[in-house]
This record gives sequence, structure tokens and C-alpha cells, in this order.
Amino acid sequence: MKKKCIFVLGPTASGKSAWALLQAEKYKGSIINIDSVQLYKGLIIGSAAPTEEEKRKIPHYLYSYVEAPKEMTAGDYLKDFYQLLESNIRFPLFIVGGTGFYIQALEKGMFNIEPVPIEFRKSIEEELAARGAEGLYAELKEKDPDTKIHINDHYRLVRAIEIIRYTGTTPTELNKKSSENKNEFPFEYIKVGFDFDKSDFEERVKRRTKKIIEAGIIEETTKFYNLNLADWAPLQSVGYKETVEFLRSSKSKEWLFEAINQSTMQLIKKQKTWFKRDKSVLWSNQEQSLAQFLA
RNA sequence: GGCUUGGUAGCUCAGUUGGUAGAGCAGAGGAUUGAAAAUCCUUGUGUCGGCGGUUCAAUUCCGUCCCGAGCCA
Repeated sequence: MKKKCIFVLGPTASGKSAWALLQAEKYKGSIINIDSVQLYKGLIIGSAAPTEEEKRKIPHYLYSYVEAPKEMTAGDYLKDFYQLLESNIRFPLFIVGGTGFYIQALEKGMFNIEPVPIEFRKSIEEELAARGAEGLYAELKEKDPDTKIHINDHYRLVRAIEIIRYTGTTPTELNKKSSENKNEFPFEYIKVGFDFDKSDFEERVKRRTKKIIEAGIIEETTKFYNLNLADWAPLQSVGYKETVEFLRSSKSKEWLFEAINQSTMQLIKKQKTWFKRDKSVLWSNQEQSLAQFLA
């Protein structure tokens, strides 16, 4: 039988994990995480990562395994993913999560350049801080006239300059090459999506936020906060960044609830925008689609 | 009751030496190739508390009333 994969995607709080768990049991498959926060060890409550009990039922991979202060990148994720596939894991694979960027990276690959040394980026960032973005942006425009990067998007600006200076080629060029090479995902796959209307999400998110706070996101965050890890990238994510602020400035628990609630709704909106443009996602009759695909 | 002060966009507030107003946040839409739950872009008509008066013209000045805050009784 061919090895098959099912991407289970959608905004946060859309019920994809629960569905995937059921289906993985039914088809005796396994579950792989594709959520950029659930990767980290110790960030369980705030990211609504699966519980130990859930993980016992079905093999789960790439959950809670990255230890602070390590920070993951999409490239690291790809590496870990393919390394995992070298071991003997059960198919069908349910790849579950809401990080569109990672899903895209798996599906279409990423251009293959060697990691740029940190000093490289550091010097560019210093240049940016000292002299502003104009110079760097002019350099980018000169080398890569078709760039879509905005001058205010400093993160992408620095990354583009780093690529240009280190590799001598441009992001646009690399992009073209990688789409010609088509490093496609090596298995047969479908993508099923889960989604709700905004008003339904409002209800779900309120419940989720309440649960997260009651389950102890404050305690969870405090552990990292006390280790001076407030700047650790994953702690900038929804739920944790609000809790860090809560710990820093004596805000009320009501404030925390509202803040997490709002950020979660914003996250959902952004995730919807990401998934909307992927026309191959099956948004309805997920179970039939799955049965058909696995038949 | 008197004095002071405030009432401007859903929220917090700028501002207009008189020519009907603008930021941040929120909301809406979008981008997204190693931070992605991050980062960035686009998007602002609202009886400028009510009613009167002065004026060619009032959100701006004057009067009065309503609501909030503070102080004094």
C-alpha cells in the first residue's frame, strides 16, 4: 500500500486535533505536529498541545521536544520531519496544525542555501539600527528589483540582504529556481480543513481562553519568566506574550483573559487569510474525503 | 450648593489663535521561502454632550442645561 498523508489544518480552536485523533485511531495511523509553538517543551497549556493521555492512544511526533532556549525555524522543522520519516512510523500520517508557513514549506520545499552565519545577520541588524532602513532597502532594490518586501518589514529586509550578501544571489532568483526544481512532498496527500464563522469562533475562543487560564498558563509562563527567558521567541506567541505582560505589570486576571481572547481572534483571522488562498483544501465532508482517499 | 476640570471615531486621547478634525489601539482586507501564534502593508464622516447667542461662518468664543471627576462647604 502506498504511504499516504493527510494534512489537517485550520485556525486555532477549530477542532482539528480532536478530529485527527479520532481518524488516526480509526485508520491506525500516527499524528505529526505542524504547529510552530507545540514544538516546544513546556509550552503545553498555552498552546493547547495534546495531553499525555491523548498521546498514549496514538503515536504522536514532533510535539514538546524542543528545549529552551533553542528556537526553531521552518528549516529546522523540515529537517526534523524528514529525519523522523527515516524511522519506522505508522501510516497514514495525520499532519496536524495551523502554521501555514510550515505547511507550505513541507509541500513546496524551501530553497536550499546553507545557513548564514549569525555574525552576518548581526552586522546587518547593527547597520539597520545605526543608519535606518533606507540604505539596506536601496541595496535590495538594486540587486533584486522585483522584490515584494516592504521597507518597513525589517525582518524580511534583513533576511533578504543576508541572502544577497552571503550567497551572491537574490531571494527572487532562489524562488524561481526552487519552483523549477519542484521539491515536492514525497507522499500522496490531501489537505482537509476545519473552520467556523467568526461568531462561532468567539464562543469557542472564550471557552478556550478560560480553560487555558484555569489550567495554569500563568504558572507555565512563570517558569520561563523566572529563567529570564521572556525574550525567547515562543514566549512572544499568543497567550504567552500576554501572560509575560501580566507578570511584568500587575494587570488583573480579567485583563489577561481579554488580552488572550483578543490575540487569539486576531490569530484566527490571520490563519484564515493564509489558508484562504490554498484552493486545494477540502473544507467540507472531511470524513468522506478521507475514506475515499485511503480506500 | 460653590469652585475647578473634563465631555471629540467602538476605546484612550491630540487638535482647531473661529473656515465642520487626526493619532494609537480595536475592527475590516491583504502579504508571507529558516522568528511565521512572528513581521509587514492598505483602510478613519465622527449630530467634536444638548439647546440658545454672537458671527458671513462655531467643534472652537459667550450663556445655559445635562453627565463624569476632583476640591471646598
